[in-house]
Amino acid sequence: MLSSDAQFDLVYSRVIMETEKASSWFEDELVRELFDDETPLFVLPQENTEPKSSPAANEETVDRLTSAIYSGPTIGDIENALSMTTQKDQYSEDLSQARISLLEGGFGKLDHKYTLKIKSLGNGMADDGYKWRKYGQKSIKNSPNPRSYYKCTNPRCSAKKQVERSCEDPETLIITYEGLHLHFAYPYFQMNPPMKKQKTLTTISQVNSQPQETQRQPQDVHGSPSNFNFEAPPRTFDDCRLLEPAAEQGLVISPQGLLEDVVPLTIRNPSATNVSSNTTSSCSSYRSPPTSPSSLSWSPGYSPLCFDMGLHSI
DNA sequence: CGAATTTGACCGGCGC
DNA sequence: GCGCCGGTCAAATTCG
Repeated sequence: MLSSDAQFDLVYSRVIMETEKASSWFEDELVRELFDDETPLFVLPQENTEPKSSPAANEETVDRLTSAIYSGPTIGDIENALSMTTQKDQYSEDLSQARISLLEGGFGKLDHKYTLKIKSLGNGMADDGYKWRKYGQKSIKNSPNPRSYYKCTNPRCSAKKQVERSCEDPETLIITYEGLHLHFAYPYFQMNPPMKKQKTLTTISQVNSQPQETQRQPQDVHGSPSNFNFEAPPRTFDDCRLLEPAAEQGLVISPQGLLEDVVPLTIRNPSATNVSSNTTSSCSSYRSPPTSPSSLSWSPGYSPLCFDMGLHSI
């Protein structure tokens, strides 16, 4: 990994840290939700008109939660956080060159594409911690630069991204992310009758304590994702340590018998988010193979402002 | 030799 | 209906 990668990691980790502070209410609310076995956590944003058994008192909370989760942060949130970060950051000279722009008309529910503009800083490398497979490259009309197409190497993940070089500024890469890293949602897929958690998941389950027995209809993993999520690799040292054993084992079997490629380690201790631990690449699981449980997505446990957009090697 | 990438063919959506 | 264009597929090629 090149040094600039770590720098990019750093800036986006800082984005998260700053935005988390602004969303403490949400996080508190979310923690309560995560420990509440009755309140749905995964609710389809356009299909929640028929709450199955949620008490009316919870509906407002659920609405707020799902609204926040599915609407995501605004570009202003991100840019503000990035600005705050780069001003304070010792690497600001380089990091301030990174900028983000939203080109697709906001976080709409129909077309969930998000575009990231990055100064490539010469080496053209950046890394978002996920493994991508290039599946195509096309020359684009009115553009001198071809566009490359990447898919998440996890065969059950629909996440994709497109990378092209800006015609205005050859040093600027335009990365368009589309789709979900749905790994985190596997435990929620209604594949088999609910079962008790296995012991192999004990540690993780204690962290999550999410209502895996819920009978709720899950998101359609094969269909088009109804919301976008940016990828959120583990950022804290604690996260890494929790992930590491599973990564070393290579596999974790979910209660439904699915391989849990992603473990939604979503509840972070805010005090644990120190820069030195969450931005270095000392987290070995961070770079683990695509089938390892290392790839985290924007899971419901993350604050909607946790907009961790790492960069990826081009 | 397996994994990753390249690249031309193919497909579907959209505008005319 | 036709052609253009972006996105995807898959065989061939390259890489480690």
